[in-house]
Amino acid sequence: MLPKSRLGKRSPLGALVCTSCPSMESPLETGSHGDPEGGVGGPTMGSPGPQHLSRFNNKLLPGQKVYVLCGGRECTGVVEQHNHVDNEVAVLLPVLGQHVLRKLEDVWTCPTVPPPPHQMSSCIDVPRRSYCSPCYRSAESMDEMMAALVLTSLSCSPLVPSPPQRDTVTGSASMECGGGELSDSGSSGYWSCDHGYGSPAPSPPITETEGHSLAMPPDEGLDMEQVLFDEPAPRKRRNSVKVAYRCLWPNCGKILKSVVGIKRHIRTLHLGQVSEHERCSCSEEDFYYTEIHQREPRPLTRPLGVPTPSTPWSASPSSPSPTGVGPGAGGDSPTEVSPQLSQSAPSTPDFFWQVHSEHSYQVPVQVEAPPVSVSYSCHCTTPTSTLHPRQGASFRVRSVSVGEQWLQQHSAPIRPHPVSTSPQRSHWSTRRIRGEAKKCRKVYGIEHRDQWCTACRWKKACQRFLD
DNA sequence: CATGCCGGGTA
DNA sequence: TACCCGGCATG
Repeated sequence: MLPKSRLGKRSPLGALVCTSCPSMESPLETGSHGDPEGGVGGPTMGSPGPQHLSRFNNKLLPGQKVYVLCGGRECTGVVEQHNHVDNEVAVLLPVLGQHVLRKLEDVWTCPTVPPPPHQMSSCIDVPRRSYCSPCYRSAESMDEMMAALVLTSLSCSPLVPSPPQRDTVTGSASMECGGGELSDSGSSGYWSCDHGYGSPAPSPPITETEGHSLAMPPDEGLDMEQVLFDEPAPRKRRNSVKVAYRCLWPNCGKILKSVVGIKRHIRTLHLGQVSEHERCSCSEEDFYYTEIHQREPRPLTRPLGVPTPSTPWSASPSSPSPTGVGPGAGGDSPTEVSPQLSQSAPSTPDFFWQVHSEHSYQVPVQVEAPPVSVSYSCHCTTPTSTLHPRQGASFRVRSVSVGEQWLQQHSAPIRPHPVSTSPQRSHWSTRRIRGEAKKCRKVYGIEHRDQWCTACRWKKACQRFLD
């Protein structure tokens, strides 16, 4: 999997190569290869290269992707019409929004590159979905690619006809691809999307990368690596964090403990119907699962101020969660995950602790104690400046109920799960501070228990003498 | 130890 | 839902 055969002179971004894709091994492609990524050395090279159109055939099909010189630079275009009489080609330049007319000899099918005195490689292995340079595409895939190009260039919409859940990801990713990038690179937005990573390492299949670009912050190199090398590399993990992987396929959500397992699951159950040809993208399964983290259970009595989710599964956006697993997610709740990953305020640790410490009955100087039900639900977002250690210490920690576990796990400090939404704060068990007011027991005495309020009789919070 | 009260059980 | 109680935290 390591880039043994990586081409030396390609731009780092352009190293989106993978040597294991069999469909890429085309002995035909000994001509110069393009630089579809629009990397460092790419498209600004001037004159039509050796991939002159007429070398391949003398007929251009409408919709075919071609390259022409426009304003001194090479631009990607789509054939609109090929006039065989005049040998002229009407080319639409989606990037520039222009229609140009070019002689056939001024149109070529591959982006120009530094004219290679020797062929650097006979094959660039790129996952099929990545739509490599047209030089490597068979005729039938050309149409697909052209359609994708047009779509991308014109509307910044996803290139690949894909399952719904991927649409959201790729679609958004495409939105990140500015038109400028497209025009500069002389290639589809697909390739441009990877710029953000700028990693000299071999890039993963595009689909994966795009998933990551959404589900995780761009600087998550570790996660990238893991996907890149397709192995559950022992990553630095915080103490007591287990890792599992959740399937992001719609209506699935299966959780497996190993990458291999989840990949197998995705491959067999979800990608199974995809033809072998289609699955050429070496590890497409990576796109459909997200990483989730489980914290080891800890002692119930924990230091104050240290929120301890009991059994949180938080989606890691590292994998395409997503958002991400989330997520993916996705996020991840990565995430999840989900990933799309909702990272709204209530999921953040800060909020977590605000909620914990701001029940009114814990902050006597702030407001008078409302009825219990109100105090649980209405003061969660009221910031308090009167909080001091004494109050913090007054927060009593009890055994954690199921509801609390749920809540805590969804507001886990690490990588909020994408599906975490509006927790039921009424479940937050904050044993109220013993009030200063006299209670029924004290007022009436134990011998007049019948005069107590019912709550007192039931050993509940007194309802008659509220604090 | 008395008190307050949460969580849970029972009818 | 009403009632009861074990158990825990606090003072």
